[in-house]
Formats: sequence, C-alpha cells, structure tokens
Amino acid sequence: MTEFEHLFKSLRIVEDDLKKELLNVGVLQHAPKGSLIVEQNKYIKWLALVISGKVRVWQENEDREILLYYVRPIQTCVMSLSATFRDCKSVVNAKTEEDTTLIKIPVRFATEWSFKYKSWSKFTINSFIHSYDDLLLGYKDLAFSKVDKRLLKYMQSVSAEKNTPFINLSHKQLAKEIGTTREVVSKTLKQFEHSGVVKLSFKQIELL
Amino acid sequence: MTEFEHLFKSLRIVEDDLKKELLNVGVLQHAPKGSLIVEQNKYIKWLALVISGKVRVWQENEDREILLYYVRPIQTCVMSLSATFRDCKSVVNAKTEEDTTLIKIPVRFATEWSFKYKSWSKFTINSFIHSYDDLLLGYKDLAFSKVDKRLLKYMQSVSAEKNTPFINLSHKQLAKEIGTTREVVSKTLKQFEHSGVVKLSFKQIELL
DNA sequence: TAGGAGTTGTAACAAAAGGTACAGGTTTAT
DNA sequence: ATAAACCTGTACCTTTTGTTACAACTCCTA
Repeated sequence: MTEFEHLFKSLRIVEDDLKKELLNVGVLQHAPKGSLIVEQNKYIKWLALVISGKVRVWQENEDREILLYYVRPIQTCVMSLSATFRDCKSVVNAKTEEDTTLIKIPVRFATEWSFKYKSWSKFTINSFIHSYDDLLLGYKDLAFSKVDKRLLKYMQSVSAEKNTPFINLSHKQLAKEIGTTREVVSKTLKQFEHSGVVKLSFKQIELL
Repeated sequence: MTEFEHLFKSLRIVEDDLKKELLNVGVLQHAPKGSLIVEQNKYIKWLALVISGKVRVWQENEDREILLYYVRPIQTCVMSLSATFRDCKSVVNAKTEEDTTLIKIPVRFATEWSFKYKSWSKFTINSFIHSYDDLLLGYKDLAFSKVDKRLLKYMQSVSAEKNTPFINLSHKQLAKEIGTTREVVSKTLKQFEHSGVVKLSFKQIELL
C-alpha cells in the first residue's frame, strides 16, 4: 500500500475527487530524525500530515522550553492546520523525533477541502478537538500540579506508549518536556528513588 | 432586529435553510448574571451561542480554580462545541458574569450543520482556532511567567477591555483568574503600589 | 588510551509561591 | 444599629522551584 492509500484509508476518505486532488498536490517527504519541520516566527506554507514516525511540537522562551504535543501517524499539527485558515507565523517549533514520512499539502488547498469534502472536514474538526483536549490537560497540570507529579505522569505516559518500564531519556530531556530545569529533575528523581518509585541508572530510569 | 437576525448577520449566515433550521430548533434564553450554564462532569446537551453579555469558563481543582476564557457576544464555548462532535461530559464550568442572552441549540443539529452549511462550518472552525490560540497563550504564560507578570498582564487586559484604568475586582477574584491565592495577589499588588505601578483602594485598583 | 562532550549528583543558596493566623476595614441586610 | 459576610494587609513560616558551582561518571572518537 502506498503512503497515499494508507492516508485515504486512515482518514476514511471516500471522495474520488479528493483522492485525486491529494495525489496531485500532496508531496511525499521522508524527513530523517532531527529535521526541523516548523520554526517559531516563520510562515507556514505547508500542512504536514504524519504518515509514520513522530514529530515533537514545543514552545521556546529564552533558555527554557516546554512540550506542547506530539504528532503521530495520521495526525497533523494543529498549528499548521490553524495556519491554513489564516495566513500567519508559527508560534511553535516542530522537529522529527524519529525518521518520519510526511505528506505535505500547500495550505490553500487544505482550506478549500474543508468546505468541499465531508471526510476532510471531519478530519479537520477531529484534529482541533483532539488537540484542544490535549492542551487543556497540559494547562490543568501546569496550573495545579507540582513538578514531581508532572514528571511522574510524563514518565508513565512514555512507559505506557513504549510498553516498557524503562525510560531512556536524560534528565535534561525530561526537564524540557515538563518545562523545568535539569537540576530539579535530578533532585526529584532522587526522591523518587528513595521512596522506591524508580530505579536510576545512566540514561535510563526504570519505573517500579 | 431580533436576536436571531443579529446572529445571522454576525455569523454571515446566508443559507435560507440554515436560517430556517436555526429558528426552528434554537431556543432563546435570557440568563441573569451568575447563572451556571455548564457544570464540570455533567453532560452537555446544548450548544450555547452568546448573543449579548459575557460568560466565564474555568476549571476547578479542590480549592483552586483557574480561568480558561471568556465567551463574548457571537461566540460559543469551544468545550460545548467540541461536545457536539462526541457526546461527553464537560471538564469545565461556565457561568454568566453579566446578564446574558443566549441562543441554545441541541448538540446533534450543530454537528449536522457543520457538514451541511458552509457558513456554519466556518463558524465552527473559527471558534476552534480562536480558542486554541487563546489557550496556547495562557499555557505559555503559565509555563514561563511568574505571578507578578501574569497579574499585571491580566489587569491590563481588563483595563483595555473596559477602557478605564480602574479595575473593580477583589484580590480573591484576581487570584481565581490567574490561578493563585488571595494572599499572593495582595502581596504582589502591594509591591506594585510601592514601585508606583498601581494605586490601591477598596475593591479598586488603578493602573498608573 | 586520552580527551572531549554530554550526563548525573549534590551542596548551598536564593527566589517564588503558598499557608496560617489574625487584625481591622467596608458593605449589606435585617 | 448591629451582625454577618466579605475584603485587605501583613507577619511569620514552609514548601517548591530555580541557580550556581563543582565533582565525578559514561560514552564516543581521534
């Protein structure tokens, strides 16, 4: 199955016209791990759909940064989606965290399709809903949870996703995910170890 | 002009069928100040469109709460909108902050219309975009700004909206808006007064 | 195998935010 | 007019988070 067929199936695209248009204007791209897809303050010209791999979307502020969300297969970055409806600069950064396959669509088509094809409209709306929920959850955590709780929650989500109790991330990387500093993560992890929640070794944390 | 005509005009609704449907299923409601429109953990059955007045949407967590956004004339609450696309319980609260006029629409119609009428689809998507932007801004503030900066920013936005340097809110109310405690607001405001940023009196803060 | 880059641990300190407790103010309703 | 409810200020203390500064460790590569 080609990447496009995969896309059609996953998004339940049934309209032949839409399929044709997608094949016409969509550009298939293989982005190696670490490629910068979207940059803060630059214009967004393409709507990128992730076919395989993973893209990290985050915000920067001087020396700190914080994770917003990940874009996984058959999803798109809301910020780009939002940009398709009104030309504007990106307020986020996006970088591939694994080798990633994308289908890129010039923004103006994506807008048209939302009004023309029901399946595309559904995809658009679902993307917004999903992303909004996600962000809201993060917002709540930030507002009400301390670092320790956020850190543990984050590690549990990574563990669940990879289906292993071993987290292979450095303290620095963890700090960037939850929006704090490396030292705070180190201290918090030590506390966790003392209370028997984790086991620490080099570049590896085991959730107990 | 009736409330419905007002709605048609503001949302640029041109489809006669949609107008007819809206008139048929829409329920006009006058909610006095302080009415609870949406409650956390309860099912959302109506999509409410604010015609006049103001609705505050927030999240609660034990003793603290934090403002998510305000719904102003010719807007709708994203959370209800999102609920129209998948039956679910509300994770937020919404209460009128002024006497408010609403048009309520049973959720199932709102969903249909998004796929049937272009103007409704535009309204839906714009609501999502606007709300997402808003929340993202708040998220960033929460992640990177200290209480003092957030407080000042909030007061400035209130001042700009009402077009007066006088903020008639108690310290407790301010605390709830930015997600902290009353004492912290009191202390921070005192600091502001000492550094000549504000002038304090009972239930009134003047931005200098 | 030596050096460099990145990682981890930690002590000591500073700043930010939250909590407790209480005194005294203002407003409102009875 | 008085009580009740709410608002404001503040002293004191605790917890949480961030910063600085080092030492030591792991891994990779020349």
